[in-house]
Amino acid sequence: MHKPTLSNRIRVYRAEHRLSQADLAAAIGVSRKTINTIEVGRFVPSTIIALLIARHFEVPVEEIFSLQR
Amino acid sequence: MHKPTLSNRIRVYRAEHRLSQADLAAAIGVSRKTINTIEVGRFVPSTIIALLIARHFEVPVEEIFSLQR
DNA sequence: ACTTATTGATACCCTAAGGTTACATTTAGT
DNA sequence: ACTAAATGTAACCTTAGGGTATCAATAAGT
Repeated sequence: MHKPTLSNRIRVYRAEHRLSQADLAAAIGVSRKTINTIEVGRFVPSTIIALLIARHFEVPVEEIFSLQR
Repeated sequence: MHKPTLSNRIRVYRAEHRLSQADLAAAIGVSRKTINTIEVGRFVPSTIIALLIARHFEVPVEEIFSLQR
């Protein structure tokens, strides 16, 4: 049983919405570091943060976060 | 900035699928404790685990996990 | 009533997440 | 070229998540 990793399309959605990492962070109430580390794939976010990001872009969580392998 | 909490409908879906907590845990490769603590709302799961649970029941993450307030 | 399955909760341990701050680098605007 | 904005990292700290193991309490079957 090997654990899957997580990929994300935050950067794509940020670009579409013309938001900086800091903008998005402020919009959902987390630190810029949190957005950055999630976006570059260093940390796996909590479900609450995933829902906040998805809701902000008005898309399902699965549209932004995907399980790998 | 008040942080939202998380509610879930894991129990409902487990019941529909006639799965025990242990069954679901085994099916997605986590411990029973993990399912139990998430289900009773004590812990907020990682996005990976939320995706695994949603995928197992073939529903969107938002169908199982909801932000509160 | 008895037995088994299931659930809730605990203690313990270890690692990851997320916050603050700071700094270097890269990108964009002028 | 210069300046300002945006990004990537890092150190440091605190808390939460998730694992194993265990036990009590409840639910379900017989």
